[in-house]
Amino acid sequence: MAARTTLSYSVLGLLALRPMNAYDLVQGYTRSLGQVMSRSEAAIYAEPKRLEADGLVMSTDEVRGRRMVSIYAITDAGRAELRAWLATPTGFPQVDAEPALRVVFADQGDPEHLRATIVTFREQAMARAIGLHAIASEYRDGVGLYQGRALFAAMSGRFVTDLIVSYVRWCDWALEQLDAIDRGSTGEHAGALTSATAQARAVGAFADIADLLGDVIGAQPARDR
Amino acid sequence: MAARTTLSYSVLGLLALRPMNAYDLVQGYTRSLGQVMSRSEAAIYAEPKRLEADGLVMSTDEVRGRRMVSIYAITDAGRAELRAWLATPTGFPQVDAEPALRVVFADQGDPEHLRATIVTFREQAMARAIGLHAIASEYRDGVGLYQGRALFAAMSGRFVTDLIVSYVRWCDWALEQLDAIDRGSTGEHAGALTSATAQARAVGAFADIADLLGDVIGAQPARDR
DNA sequence: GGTTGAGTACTCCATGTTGGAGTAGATAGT
DNA sequence: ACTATCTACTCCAACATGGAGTACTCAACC
Repeated sequence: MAARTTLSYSVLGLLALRPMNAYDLVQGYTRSLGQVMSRSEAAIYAEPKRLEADGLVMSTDEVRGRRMVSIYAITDAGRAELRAWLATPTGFPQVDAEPALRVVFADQGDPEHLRATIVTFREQAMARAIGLHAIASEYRDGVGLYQGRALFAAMSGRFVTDLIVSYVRWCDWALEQLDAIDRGSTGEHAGALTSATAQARAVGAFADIADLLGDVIGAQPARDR
Repeated sequence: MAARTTLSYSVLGLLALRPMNAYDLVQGYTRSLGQVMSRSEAAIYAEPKRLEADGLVMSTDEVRGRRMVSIYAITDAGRAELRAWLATPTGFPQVDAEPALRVVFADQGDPEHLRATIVTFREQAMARAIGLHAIASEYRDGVGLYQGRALFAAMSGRFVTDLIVSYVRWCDWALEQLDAIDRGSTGEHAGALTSATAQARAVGAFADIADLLGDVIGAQPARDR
């Protein structure tokens, strides 16, 4: 029995809702779970086969016209495995933030390209916000359909929402910094990142970071447990 | 010339600061870039070899006691490649949020395990906050050392900070929801997630999500560009 | 002076994951 | 009858993971 990945449990979780074929699994995954844990189509297609080899899932072939479709269903062993996983400690979220990487090395390139990176990032985040907004409204109007799961859907929805909002606010803040150093270095040494303005902004930014984190560290959870 | 990954550019970026060996690369990477784009040790060790094969990096062997150490340095071609990359459009951050996944499927497990997941997540986030706080204070006191790069370091630092803060706040909010449904379902059908409280919370949560996103979507960027 | 333990400097490998290309039947619209 | 889009997958090279393993270096301690 091979080791399970988060993708294994995601697929088990989807199949726990209802049996479906791999194509539907891909659609269901990318529409909902993909928001918090994106995986490629090829990986999702491969997963139920691995699970079947270990008896966590069973497939039945169904005829659709002159074509065969495999329908996967979770087994009791699969449900038990999913249940057991939910009792284990969670891993911390992993981020792969390319925009942040580009910011770190921004001095190796053109200042205009840094601005372009942040503007693009903001546009992408806005596009996500619009998509999420549509989905959230849809869910809100059909809360009853999801039985007990509605609150859990809302909770993970809130998670992504907070992320996206945080991205947009960061972009606005970052663009303000760039504007400030532009204004501070017009004339004699335009674009000079060693300008007094840039240094002052850096000191201020680190102080803000320390304050923000200080608040979080100092603040006890709203309730005891 | 194989395709480059974000790791390729990360390594080029580090070597653009100063030549170093693979071990130092790993240390430097995990301490700073690893916060926004975590990569395994093995992957970081392998990267400079790939880059050398394409002439973006060159290595010289140095004697240290009775052992050989490879020192990697970026070439002009490497600098050009890094510069060119910074001019290309950025990718959107990818998140792999295991806690959010566990929330989605929480109804397949014990309600107590959901609470445990969120508590663990909060603790992990707090640990990160404490670590980041130390690094931020250190940077703040040594801003001058980083010349023009200080503001860029602060910018990506602010990015991770916003993420962590957002995590902690989400945990507190999520725990409040769980407390509310616990209070709302004591007695006759304790733990029933289809309780009126849970449904009402779900509706409220989706409405909040729509509002938050609506603010972001409606709000134009603070300045025109 | 010898041992020990932490740090330095890597390599190897099975398994998982990506992203892009490719195949082919099904369904709907012009 | 034709064409586009959708459904339902497969294949593959390259890259990444995480854990184990190797072996030297250096300072501290007895």
